[in-house]
Amino acid sequence: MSEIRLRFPPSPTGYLHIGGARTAIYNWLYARKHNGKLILRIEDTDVERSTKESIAGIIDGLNWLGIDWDEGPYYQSDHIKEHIETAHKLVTAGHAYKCFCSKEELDAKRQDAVAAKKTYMYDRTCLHLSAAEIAARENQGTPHVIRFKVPDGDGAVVFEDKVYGRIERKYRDIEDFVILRSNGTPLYLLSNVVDDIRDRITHIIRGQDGLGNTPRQILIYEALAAPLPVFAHMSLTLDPQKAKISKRSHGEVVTVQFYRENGFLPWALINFLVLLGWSPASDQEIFTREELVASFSLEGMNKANSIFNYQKDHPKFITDPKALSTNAHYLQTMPVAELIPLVKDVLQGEDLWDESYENDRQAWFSTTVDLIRSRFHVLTDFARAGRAYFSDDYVMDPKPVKKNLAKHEKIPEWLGLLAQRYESLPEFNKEEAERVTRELADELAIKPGILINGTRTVVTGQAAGAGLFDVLMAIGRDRVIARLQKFSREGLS
RNA sequence: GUCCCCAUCGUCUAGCCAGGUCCAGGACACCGGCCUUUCACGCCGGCGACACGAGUUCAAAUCUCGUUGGGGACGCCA
Repeated sequence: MSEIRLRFPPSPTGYLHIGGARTAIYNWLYARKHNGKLILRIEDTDVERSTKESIAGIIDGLNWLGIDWDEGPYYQSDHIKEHIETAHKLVTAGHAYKCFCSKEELDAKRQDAVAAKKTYMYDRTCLHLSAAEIAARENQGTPHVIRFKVPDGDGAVVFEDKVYGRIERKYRDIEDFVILRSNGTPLYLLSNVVDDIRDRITHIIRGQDGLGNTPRQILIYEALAAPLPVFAHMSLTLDPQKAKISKRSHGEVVTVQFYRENGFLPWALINFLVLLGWSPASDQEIFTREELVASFSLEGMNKANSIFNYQKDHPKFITDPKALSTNAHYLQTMPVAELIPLVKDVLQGEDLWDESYENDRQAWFSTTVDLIRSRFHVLTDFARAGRAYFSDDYVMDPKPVKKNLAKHEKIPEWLGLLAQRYESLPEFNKEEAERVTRELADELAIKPGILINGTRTVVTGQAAGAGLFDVLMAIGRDRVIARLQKFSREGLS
């Protein structure tokens, strides 16, 4: 039997939009699940925007996400000739006609209609032109477009959308749309269909905003006597105000690149996006790749639009909280061995990487990453909140300073004493460190928590962290003592 | 203005097609509590929704109609 073939057809914009990524994910999952092929086709007919760089941006995004394709990238611009020929063929076959109405004339008619609150639709002036009239105008050099001739009568285009069910659109509600510009170049509606036919696309999964195009495109398929693909339109993802999410109004958060730069794991982003408008027949929310491919089905697509819950300038959430939470889940539970290369990237980016982490200090590095990750949400936390583990050049967060240090006047002195105790320990291990810490607190008649939290603040700069004595082992005796002594000398100056 | 689509907690959603087991389940967020040297995790608990109105039915979140609300499409953009 014929194979299942899907496509992802982005237009080059320089970045991959999360809505586009979501579309790509569904097409990809469907192809993988049904042993089909995914074709990447760049719709680059808008030459202005289609630079090498803007195409690379899209491909980078897909690569980072791990969405792979089987054919392509193909370029729509390579087939313009075919699109044009098809338009002429449609004219010859009587499915389309030349229209000599000027843009100005049509704009005027449209404006009149709008002003009169009437529906505007092309009035078919040129449909009724005789062969002689057409020839005359062509001889005069009057420019013309080619319009598709929508069938007459009471009929309708009817199709079964895999998500929305039966969709019907009456012929009389469809305008004779332009398929070829007066400069001879083809329009999207035509090019897209011609490409899909040539690429033998069997399933089209696209945004619900394409639903309005579908009846017109089906008309083209029919006029070309080409087999119809299966259509599945997916709900849109909107912002909390129910507006389309766009880079222009929301900024970088709508780009896949943003998530890479902000320490997301690609799979976590996919996991989050796939659940926006789709759900399995269970309560499962975390999936391996295999599980997702296995459970994906168009049946689970939600017809209602979903909302990308992003609040601009939120103090705590840089993006949808659920996306963050999904990412934190993976970050905290994935095998450390898989996490380490990702942490390496982040540390290298901040100049915090040391070759020894891969050699003699490998075990230490692994233990430390595992120790500190339980408080982290994104990879970049390793270079920020986790900075003190990899560098002596870190700053103390004002909050714990206020809470754990500033409140106690004598704490520089106390921590100095603590450093001495650590120094004189025959062996610096968790148990011994804890024992002498509590012993000192006892002697000073203060709560151990004061010493413990003070030490954490000085040594890591952070309010949150793992159990202090694990922290001390990770940072190491020498660095702990040095940091405590420095604080003892300099205080909060 | 015309056409198309949609409607369950703040958000993502299950349930709807094959009406009763749903005074509606899960997740995120939020709020309490437990644990604890901090924070987080974890655990326990709380808050919180079937848009509205009719109809069908013994019975409606589920079926029908209407209202309202929302989204999308109506380009010589893609």
